[in-house]
Amino acid sequence: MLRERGLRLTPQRQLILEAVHELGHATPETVHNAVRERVAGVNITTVYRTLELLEELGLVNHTHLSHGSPTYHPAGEDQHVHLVCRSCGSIEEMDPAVLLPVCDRLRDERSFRVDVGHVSLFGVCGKCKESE
Amino acid sequence: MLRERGLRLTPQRQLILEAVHELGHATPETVHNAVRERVAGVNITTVYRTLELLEELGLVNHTHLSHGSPTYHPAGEDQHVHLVCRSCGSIEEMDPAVLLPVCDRLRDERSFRVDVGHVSLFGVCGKCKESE
DNA sequence: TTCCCTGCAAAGCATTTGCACTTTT
DNA sequence: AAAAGTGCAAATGCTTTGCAGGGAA
Repeated sequence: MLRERGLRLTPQRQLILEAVHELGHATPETVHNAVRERVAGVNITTVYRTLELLEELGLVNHTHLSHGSPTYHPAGEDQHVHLVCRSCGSIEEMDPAVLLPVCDRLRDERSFRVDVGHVSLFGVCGKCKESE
Repeated sequence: MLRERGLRLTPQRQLILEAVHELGHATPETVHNAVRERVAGVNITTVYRTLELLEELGLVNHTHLSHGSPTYHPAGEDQHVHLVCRSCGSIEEMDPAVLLPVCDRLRDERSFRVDVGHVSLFGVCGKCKESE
């Protein structure tokens, strides 16, 4: 996959991709920490560059959960919508199929193609609702 | 509204709130520019502080559209979902009613209350799709 | 040799904080 | 006088860029 484009499979890239898979939801910083637990000396710059590359290659996707840092997750198979609790910060996942009717409608009526693997819905989760 | 909390209605606050209403979708920077067209010398720091305050008071809300800057919009009346084109960056608005079935389902099945006025869907708009 | 990658340091932005000064009550 | 608000400059935090060295094709 990398080879086809004349790119190289380096230890760093491998580790970073693995980290994204392990973490499920990973910010650049999270990835950096995870990688450093295994090998010393991997630079945060490389993490940023690699995540960008992996996204170009379609191996990971990213979403913006709340404020600041983008969150990366493995692409493909397990696409999901994120439910982000703005009270406790927890992230649940959801089958994107639930959104299909909406997406179809947007495509037909507004010619807008929703990137379903990239959706985050903000709100309050059950636990936090109780304790309010 | 401000008075009740011992707070003051200053020209800056007034101008900033007006700017948010005029702009519809406003980043701190956009607000700053808009305000400066009218009066010189309003500091960006004040814009940040005021937007935060206005949000606490429930007069504005903010969403995260794509990368970086939060986008503020007037609270209440015209709640809407944002359709963000990741190709050209355009922002369309949509009636949140389209999402109601999904929200109801999430509430019933996962006890998650979606904040409908805070939703952004990313994807590609009609124009960009054509020119791809 | 050429091209790709990485690390390091520096630069860039957006946002926040500390502090002194001004304004309102 | 006390409390609140503002501006300015500095600090912070995250991300990007430029560049030199190292390694694979």
